[in-house]
Amino acid sequence: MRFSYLKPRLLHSINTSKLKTTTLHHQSNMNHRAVEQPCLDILQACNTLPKLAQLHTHIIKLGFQNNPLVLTKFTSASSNLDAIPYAMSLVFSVEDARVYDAFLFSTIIRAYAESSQSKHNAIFYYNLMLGYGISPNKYAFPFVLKACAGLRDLNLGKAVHGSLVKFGFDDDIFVQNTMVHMYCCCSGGMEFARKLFDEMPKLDPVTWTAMIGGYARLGQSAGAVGLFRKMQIAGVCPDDVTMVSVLSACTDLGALELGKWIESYIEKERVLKTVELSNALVDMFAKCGDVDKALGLFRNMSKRTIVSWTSVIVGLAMHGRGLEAVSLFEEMKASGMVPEDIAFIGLLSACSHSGLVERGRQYFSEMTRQFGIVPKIEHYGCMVDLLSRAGLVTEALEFVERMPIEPNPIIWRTLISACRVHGELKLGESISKQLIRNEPMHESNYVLLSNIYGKMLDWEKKSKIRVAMGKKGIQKVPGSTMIELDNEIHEFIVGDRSHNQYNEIIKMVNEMGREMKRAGYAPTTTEVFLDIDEEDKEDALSRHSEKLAIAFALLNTPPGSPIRITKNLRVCGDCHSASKFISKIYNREIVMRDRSRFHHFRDGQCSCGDFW
DNA sequence: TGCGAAACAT
Repeated sequence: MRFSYLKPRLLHSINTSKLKTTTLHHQSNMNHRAVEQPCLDILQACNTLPKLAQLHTHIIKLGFQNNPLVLTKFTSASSNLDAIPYAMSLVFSVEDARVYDAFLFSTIIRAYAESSQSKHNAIFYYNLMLGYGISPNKYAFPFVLKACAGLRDLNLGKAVHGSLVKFGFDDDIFVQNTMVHMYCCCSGGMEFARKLFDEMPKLDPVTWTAMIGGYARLGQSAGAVGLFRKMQIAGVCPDDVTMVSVLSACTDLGALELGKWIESYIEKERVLKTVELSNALVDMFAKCGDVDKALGLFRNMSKRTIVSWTSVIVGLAMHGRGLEAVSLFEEMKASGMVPEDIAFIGLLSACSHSGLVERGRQYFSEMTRQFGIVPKIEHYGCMVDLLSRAGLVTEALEFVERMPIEPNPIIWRTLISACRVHGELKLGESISKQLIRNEPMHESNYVLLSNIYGKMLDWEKKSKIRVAMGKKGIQKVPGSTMIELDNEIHEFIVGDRSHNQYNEIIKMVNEMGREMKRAGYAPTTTEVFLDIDEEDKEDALSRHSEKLAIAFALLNTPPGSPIRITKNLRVCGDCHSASKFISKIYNREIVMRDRSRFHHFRDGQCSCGDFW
């Protein structure tokens, strides 16, 4: 079915003064609810596009297009069917602007604020309403603010804030809560959000959740968890949405113990187990290292959405259990769930992390052929990763050259890593140099080139990179590893000596080094990003945050218990090799989450098969 | 004359 859509921006050309003076048609219908009620009832239940189109005809035939209530319900119905422009073509075919009221406009604004289309449309109709001389009601503002949040436009948000104060709606808690949320979403808006939050006379669970979610989205997960504690102290009862936000902070921190506590809290307090909450739990367990628990929860869910399936597939992929991920994907299709783009990203990354090259290729083509999904840059990225990991560097490069969209720096970096691992050093060097020209302020581009020179054993070039970076004032992301112990998260950052057990930890690190050397470990110094001699390199390696965290765990946890750590970057080659030795020497399972996946070290082996 | 807020998978 085809609809002709009136594009919002064309509406600028409507002469509003003319509209206002035109005679009102069908005046008789305006105030008689009984006449329009059947039409409203049908609109309420309208759930398909053909029905909507039929109603459209009826509305015109009956002259209801001048009835604001009918227009409003038609707009809601269209919005539910993701066909807002269709409603707009009806609404703005009206000849007399006097049928427009604040309720109709707040419905239009809502439709655009909640749609996947440009949030600018919502702002446009807000301004259009003002242009018509219609005073907004307070119900419009949560949606106008939602649009500002979607646009992440702080200045716009501030302007709307000023305007709603002028209309006197700033004492409404719904409006206040949405303002907190809006400021949390805008870049640079956190301080405004926090100020509002701190000054609000009454905080309900929604206010707290908006603020907690704000910290979580910014990656300030520890702050989010801290605020959740304050919420409990304040005696405000968290609800299901609060738990979802807190769980996503746990997931980010890799805080399995806290996550388990939240799960038991949910059970104890009988928090409503929505499908979103179950999904958040599944995701948390998978990303905090207990993928079997995630699978168990997933199996017990009475209702599953595409998000549930994707979470568990991605979880398995991260743990290197690609075959299980693939079979779950097949099970998902068999259950009638239609996979969409994100599910394929999870699936392709599962193939990639488990070396399932042929499967990956098949799924990539099935995605388009069978499901009509146009591959996005992330899908191409997965394929480059898949080919690169498998050592098919030339094919990966050809794949990139044939891509119909511009490759992004992530794809180039994947290729460069592959070049280093598989010995295509000259190629890696030239791609690196090109990438540095395009993206001169990105630290990892230099690290990659430096590692290539390390493998070439070209120390002179390697040290030049460090000088170049210093000159450009490039910010380095320090490696950091987190570990949870007794309801506390300990973070170890390279070069940070502030931990109160620092001296003991260093002693332990040195002891670990001696034991490992006795067992045949040789430090991998080619990746050290410092211009220093070999002995100091070893020293620098032994201070890596991963090793500090493992030493801390060996000192503070019972013998034989598993060690779970979370690293912010990808695990370095030396720490990976050292972890294998440590797992055997100290008889510990080490579960390490790095930026891209999990490594389960056990008895001298890693689940990633040394491929990550 | 009808209406509103916070959350999950890359």
